[in-house]
Amino acid sequence: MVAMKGSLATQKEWRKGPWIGEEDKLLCEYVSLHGEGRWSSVAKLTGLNRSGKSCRLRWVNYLRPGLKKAQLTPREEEMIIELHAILGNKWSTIAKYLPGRTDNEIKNYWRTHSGKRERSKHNKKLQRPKVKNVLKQLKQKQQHEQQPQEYDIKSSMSHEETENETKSFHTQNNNQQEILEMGFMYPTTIEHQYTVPSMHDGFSSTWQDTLADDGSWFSLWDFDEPQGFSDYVDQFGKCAMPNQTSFGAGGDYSMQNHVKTSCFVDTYDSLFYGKDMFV
DNA sequence: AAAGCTGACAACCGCAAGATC
DNA sequence: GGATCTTGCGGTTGTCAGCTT
Repeated sequence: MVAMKGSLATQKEWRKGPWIGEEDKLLCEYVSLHGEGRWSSVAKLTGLNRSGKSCRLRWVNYLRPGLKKAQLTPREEEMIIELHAILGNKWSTIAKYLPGRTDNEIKNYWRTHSGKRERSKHNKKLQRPKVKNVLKQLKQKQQHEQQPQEYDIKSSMSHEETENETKSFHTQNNNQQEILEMGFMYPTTIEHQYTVPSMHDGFSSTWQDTLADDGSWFSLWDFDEPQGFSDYVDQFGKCAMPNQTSFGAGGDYSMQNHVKTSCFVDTYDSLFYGKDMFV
């Protein structure tokens, strides 16, 4: 109950600072009895001298069941970097992709490590692996695994369409977030998408190096090179199936409206496991 | 041993959006 | 329809432990 606005006389002085065991206990009891929500009632019903806001924060970030207390795994760290490149500082959205992790935790991680990454980026810039090499390996792998029912998106589009879309790609960065959000709407769960091994045989070193490079897959694809991009379209198209509205980490293609949106890290995964999921 | 630095984590603050009165 | 309340989010700050100088 935050007191009536503007009235200092009635303003309640909430306790601040670190929580003690007894407070945690009271809060847990409250949630077990009343469920999450109605945080402003906590103080009234439990005697806990904490604001609703503080209670919610404590519960969400520390007491809630299912939270992972362990350090972030390398894969989780990768995901944070990947997702941040798409979503920016949308910590709560990023957290949705990492079960058991909180937005606060992710935010803290990012802040702590962003400086490191910047330095690393600067130091390694000249060692960046070339997109073409990555794509070459990908092509080889796909040729090896090619299946008869594969459907080639690119061949279903006119040359002009492809050309235009390639040109317009650079103006479509805003779509990345939409696409990622779209991912929730389609049958592939983000968990599947991210738990599918991204380090495939013969590919892992390239991929990891690229990711470690600067944490951004945009550099990986090197969109300044039109050829690199059309290679990508080739590769990605071959993984797609007709009648599939979207796929991948939020999908890079919409089969219905032929809008190419973006190429991002998870596309890599899609290229490999797309077949398993849709064929 | 002490001071300074750094990383990790917890918590607070202001703001905005949605819900309720 | 407007005022107020509640909730959630992102930015920021404070604290502490471990490491370095």
